Amino acid sequence: MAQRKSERTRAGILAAARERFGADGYERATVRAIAADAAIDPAMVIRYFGSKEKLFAEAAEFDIRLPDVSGVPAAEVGTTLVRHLVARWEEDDTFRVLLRTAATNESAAERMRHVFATQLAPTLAGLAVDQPALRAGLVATQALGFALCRYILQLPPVTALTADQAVAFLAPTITHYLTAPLSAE
Amino acid sequence: MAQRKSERTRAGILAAARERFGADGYERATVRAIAADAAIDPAMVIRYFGSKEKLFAEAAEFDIRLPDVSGVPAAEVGTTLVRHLVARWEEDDTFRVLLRTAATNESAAERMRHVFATQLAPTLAGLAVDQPALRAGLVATQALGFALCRYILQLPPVTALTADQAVAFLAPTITHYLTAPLSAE
DNA sequence: GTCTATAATTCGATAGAC
DNA sequence: GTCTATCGAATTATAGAC
Repeated sequence: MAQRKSERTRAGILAAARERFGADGYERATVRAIAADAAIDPAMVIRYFGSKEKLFAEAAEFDIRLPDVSGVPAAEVGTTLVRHLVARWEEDDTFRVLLRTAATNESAAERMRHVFATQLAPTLAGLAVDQPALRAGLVATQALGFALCRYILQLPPVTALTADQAVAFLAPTITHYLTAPLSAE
Repeated sequence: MAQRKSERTRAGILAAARERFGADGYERATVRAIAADAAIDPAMVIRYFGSKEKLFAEAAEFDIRLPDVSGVPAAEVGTTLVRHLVARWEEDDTFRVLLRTAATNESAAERMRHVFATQLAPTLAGLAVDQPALRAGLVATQALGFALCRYILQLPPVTALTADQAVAFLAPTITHYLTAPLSAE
């Protein structure tokens, strides 16, 4: 019972932390504000997670959960990837937390590079194309740029898109980066 | 003479501020650190600029200085724009200051939207294409995503590119967003 | 487990001597 | 114009009562 309660408290703190970190960034999101959102004492936040930095580390734990595209026809890989990414970002604000914070926090930026290197790049490397690392980098510029403009900067023409429209516009670009001959450009 | 000296001091503070804001973001860049970089007393920073926020406002004053592309053939507009943007970002770190800070500071994000609305969107609107605002938004996702990955997140495959390579890879995408029929996708 | 009280820093900004 | 000294506020984190 006490175990149950503390688990619930912990989860409540994490949820409040994700919201605050995602809305304000690491520096402006205070332990006090997170505690207030979770309806708990600020000292408890430290007690549960040790420090603000460790709390952030857990709140920004992010698994991009890319689907296996090794059996998907080359022409459809781009659409499959983009559809998955957009849906993932729309449903879970953890990625927004990480993206926003990575701009001003080096450890968050390092984590972003880690996600790139361990989750995105290997998936593309399995597609049997040349220069998979470079292609993964180009895919990242478009995918992260969309997320930046939509969720962080909130440029009106980009926020106005439905998820389906976004997929339709971005997929050809991603496909291009995955399939175009690189040396010819 | 006193005028000259104070102008020099002011310029020195601004240069130090751009570097600090660009490296650390708005919150972590302290007036004290900026003053130390400029080899001046922290109180002078406030005396010259009034407050940290006003100092940032001047340090992040950014003119994208887009070239006139109204006479450029449609097929070359993308390359022209991308070449200009990449060169501009490589030479001047003011844009980096703005981009990094916009992630966690609402007034910087608003300024970014303002730059988009007053500098990028009107230029594309002059190209006589349909849905210029939407196209400008799509261009922004790719252009800003490249800047994010190269200057802020520093993803290895993206930082490894030369400026010319970057232009070569991005131009087709920008051209696509400027010329592709939008409803067909 | 929870909260009160507070320690220890650090920040932006100001006052006033020179 | 410049610097010393410092104020007042806010922060993370801790100590200890209950």
